[in-house]
Amino acid sequence: MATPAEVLAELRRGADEILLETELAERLKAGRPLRVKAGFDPTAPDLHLGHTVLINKLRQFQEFGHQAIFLIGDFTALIGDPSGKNVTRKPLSPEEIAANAETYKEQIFKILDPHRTRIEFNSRWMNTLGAAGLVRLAARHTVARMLERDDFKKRFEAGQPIAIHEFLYPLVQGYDSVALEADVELGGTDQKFNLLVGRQLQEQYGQKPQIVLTMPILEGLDGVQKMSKSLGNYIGISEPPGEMFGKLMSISDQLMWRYLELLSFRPVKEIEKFKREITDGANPRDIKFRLAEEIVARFHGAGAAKSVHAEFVARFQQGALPEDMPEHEIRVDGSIGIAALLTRCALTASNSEANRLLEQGGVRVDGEKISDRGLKLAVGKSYVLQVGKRKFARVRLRAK
RNA sequence: GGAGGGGUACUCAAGCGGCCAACGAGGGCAGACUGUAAAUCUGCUGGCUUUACGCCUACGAAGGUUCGAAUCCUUCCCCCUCCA
Repeated sequence: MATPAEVLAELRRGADEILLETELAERLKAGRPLRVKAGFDPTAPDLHLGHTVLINKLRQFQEFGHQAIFLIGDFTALIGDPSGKNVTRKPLSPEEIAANAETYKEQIFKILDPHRTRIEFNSRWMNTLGAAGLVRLAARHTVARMLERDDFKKRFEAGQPIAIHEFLYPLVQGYDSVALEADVELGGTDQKFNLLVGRQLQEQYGQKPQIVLTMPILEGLDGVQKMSKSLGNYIGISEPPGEMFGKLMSISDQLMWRYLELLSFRPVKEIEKFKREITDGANPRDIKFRLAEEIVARFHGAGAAKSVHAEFVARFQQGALPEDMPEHEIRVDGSIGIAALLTRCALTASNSEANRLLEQGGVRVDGEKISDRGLKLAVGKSYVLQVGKRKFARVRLRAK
């Protein structure tokens, strides 16, 4: 339906760079389904929204009738990551890799169309390549070209060690493109060099060089650092719908536009319309609602998204209690101090923390703000405990 | 191999015999204001308890000196810089 020019415009959305865009335009015109490859590391199967930026782009290609190749770098992972210079990462067993691949499938098929996705493992061709093949592969590239890569160059100039096998990384990744005869490879901006090696190698092997499309690294919830699990600023795609919705609502207005660009499937035109609405005085929160609902629906279904939205409104705009909260039944002797109870219910990490929060007015029992740290709760009753805005628990006190 | 510098709480970073559970900044948490936004303001940011300026645990590890150590001494471990 869409003209090649329109397709190209949509593919360009969010992309950092397309090398070369003219080549992409040409291949799109040819009308043949393109093989679009993106590589993933089998060690981290717990995906978050940051990872989906690339997958979303794959999906876009799919929607335009192209073939997505989800490449799992199991061979590369066996060697271990060279940049982490402390402990050499222990190699994954074939069973672990298979298990991780399964987890990947479950997660990515919420975004990709399984019928138009090819899952590949690079061990398939790397294991048959052999040492001689690897040497022949290495002969196709030069040290000078390797040193063009910024981090290699810096380390070389600074006199820091570069292990030989680190040079093999880009080569293997590039060879993947040769083995797959990729038309396009997608990657994060940090992958640019490796992706370009693929182009060079393909030429060496007599193939048309792939088009390289780099996507930016998504910022985390803080809007500054990249989204990552270790920084704790992420939204995991397997998180419960309520969590996901809440986290999306908590991002800044500025970040919302970024997320719309990179995570939403809404056409660019619609996002432009949102911007106009804001200029005309609409509350950015309402745009954020649409974003949150779209994302939650993608991973949990439209029904879940609607109900979680409704609950959010009830809870934060009307002050209602959440529908489900952790329930505890605690056996005590006569009565229990409020601080100890909060800790027993895992709402606070320690009694000291509970006492601090009590002093600061961050604790409620049955909706009443509690400031008396000496408060005792008697056996036989049930209470709703709240710490801060979002931590709740229902507790029933039983006699010992 | 030689010379020197350093390891302090989530991170950075002061402290260099008692006033240190440890300045300050960032981060985080809570409160106010809001739209669970941003900005701003306030407080907190080791544990326990009879909430006391009480006790316990903590300044790379283990010992030692001292009434008293993050601070001094010894040994060990680990980082960094310069020279070879």
